[in-house]
Amino acid sequence: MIKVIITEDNDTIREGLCLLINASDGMECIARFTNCEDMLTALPGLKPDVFLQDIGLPGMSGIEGVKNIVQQIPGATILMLTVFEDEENIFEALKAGASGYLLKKTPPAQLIEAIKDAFHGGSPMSSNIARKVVTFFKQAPSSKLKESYGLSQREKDILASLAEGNSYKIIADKLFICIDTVRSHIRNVYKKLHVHNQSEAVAKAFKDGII
Amino acid sequence: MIKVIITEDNDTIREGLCLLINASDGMECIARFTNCEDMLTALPGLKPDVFLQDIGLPGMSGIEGVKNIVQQIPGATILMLTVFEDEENIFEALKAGASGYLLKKTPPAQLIEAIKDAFHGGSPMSSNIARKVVTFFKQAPSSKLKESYGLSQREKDILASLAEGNSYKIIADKLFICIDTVRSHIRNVYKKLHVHNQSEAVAKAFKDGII
DNA sequence: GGCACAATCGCATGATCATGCTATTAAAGC
DNA sequence: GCTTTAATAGCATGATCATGCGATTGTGCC
Repeated sequence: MIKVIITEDNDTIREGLCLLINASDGMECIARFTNCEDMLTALPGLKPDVFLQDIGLPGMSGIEGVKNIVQQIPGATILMLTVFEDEENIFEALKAGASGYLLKKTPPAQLIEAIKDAFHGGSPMSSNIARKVVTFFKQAPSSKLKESYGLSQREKDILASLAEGNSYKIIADKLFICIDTVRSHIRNVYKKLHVHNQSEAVAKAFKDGII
Repeated sequence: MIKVIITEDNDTIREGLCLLINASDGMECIARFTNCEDMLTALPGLKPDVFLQDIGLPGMSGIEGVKNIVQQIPGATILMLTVFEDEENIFEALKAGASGYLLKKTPPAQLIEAIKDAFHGGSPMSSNIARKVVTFFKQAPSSKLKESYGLSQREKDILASLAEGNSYKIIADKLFICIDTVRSHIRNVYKKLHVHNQSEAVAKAFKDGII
């Protein structure tokens, strides 16, 4: 039996969830609360497997609640069940330690599946939530929208080679060009990046995702 | 009709997928390839909605393939379909622009659902993949446990100053120490990081999050 | 054709760095 | 008390770099 705890202030939704869970095979709702404070004080006496956690609660927010839960029970399985679809809430909840993130409009059958999934180590997420999480990765490190300061491919190559610790001589040999050409390229890189030595150039290249 | 392109080197799997998709309502496999190179050259003539992309391919890897696809078609919907479950591959694929990530052991019915889901803006992921992605967020802020290679605070300061483009002389003045001391610290940094010049040290510092 | 620009090459010189070896002091650990 | 380590400092030298000035090619654009 998967033992579930619900924290949700809306009476209709809370009781509905409770009924749904108890009506499903293999799981039961062992407790339900209208706010985080009550849930946290009652927690030590309970041995829940999965938390269903609203975000918009009176008093302590659901996300704060998640932080407190993981403090008491590291590795707890927590499913956010909320109306909020904004990235702020999503990422905050996941950072706090939530395992999954479902929207309240999730159909009952799927919700039951999600609880089972989470209990077995999965991370159920509503479709559009998953897309937002994935999109986060695309933006973060691969932001090649940046100007690159107009560096040519050759200049980027040489800059990258520099970051690997190669000297002008080595770079020249690797690229089959003369050392003076390397010098010339790096000189241009410095101009474009507005720097005056290798370290600063490499640092800027990393910060701005050129390398 | 959702138009699907498959890139997969294993004949059995590729043809199986193709049959499965063509047997499903609302989608068809308009092309299939055994490697990325062929796929990319044929791409301009096709108007696919969803890519099914293997990772372990001969020649260009599937992840490199993804990067090339998004260059040609920004916003393309790409589903990774692979045996790799390691975080390296998962995150690289998502960073490159994949919309979803499925394991090859995914049952056919679920695969079809995933294609539809992706087409409609979702990000289908196998359960354990989703968990790994979610876990990434938990670690993210507390990932300051990184080795740092045993650099002392002073050494980190000097390394950071170096990355700002300061010369030994400037660093010495800023920290109110002698230039030979700066030299000495940097010498130790080089030893600890196993590098032999500023650029490599700065690059490593960025890669490993020391700075 | 003319213009801009990337990529190539050359030379010279003062500035800066990498590295070897040594040494002192204070704090931390056993 | 002894050992280790971080932080400080010194010296010397060959290697490497930063920068100024100049030059030739090929490509793409108007």
